[in-house]
Amino acid sequence: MSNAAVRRNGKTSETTQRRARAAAPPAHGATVAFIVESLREDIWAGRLEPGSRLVESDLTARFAVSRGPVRESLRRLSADGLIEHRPHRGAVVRRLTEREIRELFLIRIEMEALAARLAAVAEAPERRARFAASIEPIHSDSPRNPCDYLKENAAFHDAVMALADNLELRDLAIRLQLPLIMAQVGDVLTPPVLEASVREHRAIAEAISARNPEAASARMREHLERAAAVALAARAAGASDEGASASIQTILGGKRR
Amino acid sequence: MSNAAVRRNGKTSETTQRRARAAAPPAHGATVAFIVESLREDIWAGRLEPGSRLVESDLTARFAVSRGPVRESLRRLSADGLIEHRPHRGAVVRRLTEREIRELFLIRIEMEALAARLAAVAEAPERRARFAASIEPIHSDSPRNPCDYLKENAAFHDAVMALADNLELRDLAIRLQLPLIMAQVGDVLTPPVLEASVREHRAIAEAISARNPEAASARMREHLERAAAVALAARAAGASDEGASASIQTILGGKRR
DNA sequence: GTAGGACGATTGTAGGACAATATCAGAGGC
DNA sequence: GCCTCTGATATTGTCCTACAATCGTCCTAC
Repeated sequence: MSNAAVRRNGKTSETTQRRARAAAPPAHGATVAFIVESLREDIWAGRLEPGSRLVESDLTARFAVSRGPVRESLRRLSADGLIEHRPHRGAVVRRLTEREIRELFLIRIEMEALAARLAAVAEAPERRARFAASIEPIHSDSPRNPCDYLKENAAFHDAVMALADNLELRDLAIRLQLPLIMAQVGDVLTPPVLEASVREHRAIAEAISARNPEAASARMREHLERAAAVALAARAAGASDEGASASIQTILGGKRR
Repeated sequence: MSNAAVRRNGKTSETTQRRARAAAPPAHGATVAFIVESLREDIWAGRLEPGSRLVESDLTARFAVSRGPVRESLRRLSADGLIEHRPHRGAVVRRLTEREIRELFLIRIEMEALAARLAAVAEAPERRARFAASIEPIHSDSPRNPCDYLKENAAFHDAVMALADNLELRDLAIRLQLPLIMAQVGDVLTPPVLEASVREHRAIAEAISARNPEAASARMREHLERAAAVALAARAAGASDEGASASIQTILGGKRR
């Protein structure tokens, strides 16, 4: 399309290459991974809002690849639950329903409680050292903005997973849409909320360092139960937005072409 | 699909169409789903052993479709963890390592314990009725062969999930490779093992019917801890099988094709 | 006997074509 | 005036062909 043609028949017009992503286009065999990562970041960062359509032809243009890799990428994102795929209607960035958020948190609580327990009883010294290093930022007392916090939060939970050393579990955690939820929550992260969350992180880290599995798991549970409440509140707020002034958003920007 | 060719240029050897699956080839848009299901069943049933290669060109021949849908199907199976995809080397049916089995069971225990708890507190009468109906078979006293048992087992666990009414959880359970594990375990299902398992199912069902979440969850845990031990034993046996005395079990009954 | 290179098998990607389906807008009927 | 049916349009689903990249293997040369 548009430039597929350009790229080829031209002498690979340099212009085309300088497109969308500044990042170097990947080597053969890495195309799909590259597209998936690009889109995933766009979604997590909110650059692609829930409900945004992902049209194959647009993506072939944006990434200057053929439909094959694009379709493959979409399929993969769909498998991860980041987008929804409706037959003959294309893919859209998934918007979690309240029910889905509730269900996902119920699951996440169990998974992360397990991870905290495993982390607390982990012995491997070098993993414990890596853990300590990874969570360093949570001990900072400087105030955080929501974006900083989201990164710190993701890093913290991933560090726990890493220490727990259960590859399948870590893998599953990614599928549990925490980044998606977080991206859809953003607004509610007021300073008091952030501070409370950071304190909870410290308490969890402490229990893990103290090799106390029960405390680690219990504190993780509390932490996530609170997080679930925040997320649901955020969604409710967002929902009312859509309820009342659906018109505006839909018409203005959002919906489809 | 069996008809792509037919559909398009009229004659296209009927022979080609009469291949592998007798099942009716699907309508437009269902091709991928059809292939995925076919392969999934083959894997679950053991017709495709772990390690079997899945070569695209073979599959295009078998299903009489082009590479597009085949590749998409493989991707989907890969996302489900049923096959492994090595760059430029193709896909093979996944063989779980001992570590993976251990990790997956750790996770499954938490998930299903949660499901049992949720099921026990579920109120919806019609779902409870459906649950009771679905698990009916576990009350039979007639002896079971391993194949019957596997079906009954799958139905039982799925019934609990259904009663728990957490769609995400149910979805995740499928991704947790229980069928894969079961398929790779088959051989160790001796009558005493089966009977013990059935008894445990009854105990769980009883706790759920009695609306006792703690008991339901605890019994589910015990059940799966025992199952994990069986699975690990089976894998160990299987491993030695391949090494030294493949003979006995394999020849007697068990293995697959 | 090992290092290196040629070859074959298979996957990764491109590009073009057409069929099938969903969406939307306008024509016609009530 | 509102509803329904129909056609136009946009997009996806699938096929096909071709070529580049890569992995494995076998074969040769030293």
